[in-house]
Amino acid sequence: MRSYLRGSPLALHRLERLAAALGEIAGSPVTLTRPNEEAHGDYATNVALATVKEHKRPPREVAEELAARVVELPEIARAEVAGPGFLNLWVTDAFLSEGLAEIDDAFGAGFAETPERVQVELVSANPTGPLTIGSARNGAYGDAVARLLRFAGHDVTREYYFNDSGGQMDKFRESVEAWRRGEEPPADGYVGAYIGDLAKLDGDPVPHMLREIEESLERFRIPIDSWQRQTVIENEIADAIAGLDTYEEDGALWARTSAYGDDKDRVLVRSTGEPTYFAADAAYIRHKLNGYDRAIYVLGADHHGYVARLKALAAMYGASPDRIEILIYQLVHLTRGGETVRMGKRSGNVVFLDDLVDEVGVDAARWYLVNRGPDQSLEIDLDLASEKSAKNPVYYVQYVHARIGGIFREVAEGADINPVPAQPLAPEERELIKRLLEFPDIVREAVSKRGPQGVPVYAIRLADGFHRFYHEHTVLTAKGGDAEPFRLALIGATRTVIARCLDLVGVLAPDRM
RNA sequence: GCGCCCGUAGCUCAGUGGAAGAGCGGCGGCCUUCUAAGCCGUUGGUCGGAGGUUCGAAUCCUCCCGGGCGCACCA
Repeated sequence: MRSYLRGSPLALHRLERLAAALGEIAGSPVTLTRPNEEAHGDYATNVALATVKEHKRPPREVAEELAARVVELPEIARAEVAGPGFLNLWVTDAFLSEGLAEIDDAFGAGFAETPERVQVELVSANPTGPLTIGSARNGAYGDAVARLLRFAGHDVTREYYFNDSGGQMDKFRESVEAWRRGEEPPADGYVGAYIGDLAKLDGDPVPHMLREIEESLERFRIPIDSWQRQTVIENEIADAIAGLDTYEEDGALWARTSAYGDDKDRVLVRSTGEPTYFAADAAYIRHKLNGYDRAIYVLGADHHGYVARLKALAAMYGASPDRIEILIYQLVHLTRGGETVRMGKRSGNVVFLDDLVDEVGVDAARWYLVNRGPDQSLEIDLDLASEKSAKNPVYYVQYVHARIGGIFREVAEGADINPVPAQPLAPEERELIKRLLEFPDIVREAVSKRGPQGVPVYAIRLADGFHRFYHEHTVLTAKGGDAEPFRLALIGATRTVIARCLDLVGVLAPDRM
């Protein structure tokens, strides 16, 4: 079910205004849905069923009464009652034309009721090696959420947090040093060809590794706005601990997180006097709360145990738990010819993000990674990866953009473009416009659920609508007669919405294919 | 044992209170046309199982079965 009644009353688009007008008549908010079956109208509402308790009358009777009244609206061509009390509606060509006329680059944008400064922390893999496929999903998902939030009107910063000190980084540096001396890597050290590559460069390998990571992310179209070093955060640990609810026991300093929703208390300072990683978490969350209205973590399912303790930290600092969001995505499983492949950076048995991009390309990879919900685990068969890429629906969607680009290359400068049709709309034209008008609600739902998968799913349906229209009708005058100005407006709007869908998931919109 | 996530078409998955869907695969058609990376037809489901709430459940609640991931004074 889709609600067309929420959002800023100042920027209601055509469909929302229709729902509002229907709501006036019904006396309660009206939600419109797009029925799958043609026989159920252009739009349908269950308002008579939803209000059955208030009316204390049979829903069909209420629906019949509404049907008689809503046909008075200029937008409504026909209204029918169906099933237990659904109200099916057919809209006029004029209504669809008005909706089409409203589509521009800002269509569906800027609906955030209170724009916020939002930090999305994503990837944050330690620079002990190149990014792996595991980070690919984190990046594709987190970046899509960031793009959606920005489109909604928020001020979004993508932050990458990395460890630049500590045991793991020491081991990494020692592994490179050992290679330079021609020795075996230390126990539990890092191996792999990339260690040898780093050994050829001078000085600390960490900055080199970071630059390589940044290049991989840029290639994957994830722009990082802020790089946060752990050593900077660690300097704030003492202040951070001072603001927490703590106690000493067994020579260690504990945070009383169990009083704030966590299932147990957590050690901040070990009996050895060393702060734990959790102490850095506390300092970092404090840092985030000071700088942003909302801080979003993007974490793999293997970190879901962190949710309660991070929220507990925020609560101890007196912040609303809503200001901290932890988005969990299920892990990526690798297979090769059906066999599970275990990945480990230390074992050298890894598939890098760059390998995936080399194999299938950025567009196919990002589409594949974001096309399913974050709660759904995901399998990548390395043997089938390139084959799957050729069959990736992303090309079906991009092809819409390329076809429209081809038409506009043939259009003369200053050609007449008019969203008002010169003749009654063809079925394919009506279907395409209705699909376009759904877009704002698709985005709104994707944002509120923090689930970008609705965008690619919608884009495929929109592409369906376009390809059918394209197949059935000719746009340009030589073959299309006086329909050209309207059809140019229609495909122009389609190009705008398709390009937006692709942009929101970090995929290019090509003019030629 | 406890916690989180998942179970929908042959395969990969959308859909989270309103009238069961897509892609791929299978089968059969359509290029003298602004791009056939396209279009059309067809094949395909006890929505893991059992109860419950509701006018209405794939969707919410309880239990069971199956799978993934977690339960550190590691990072």
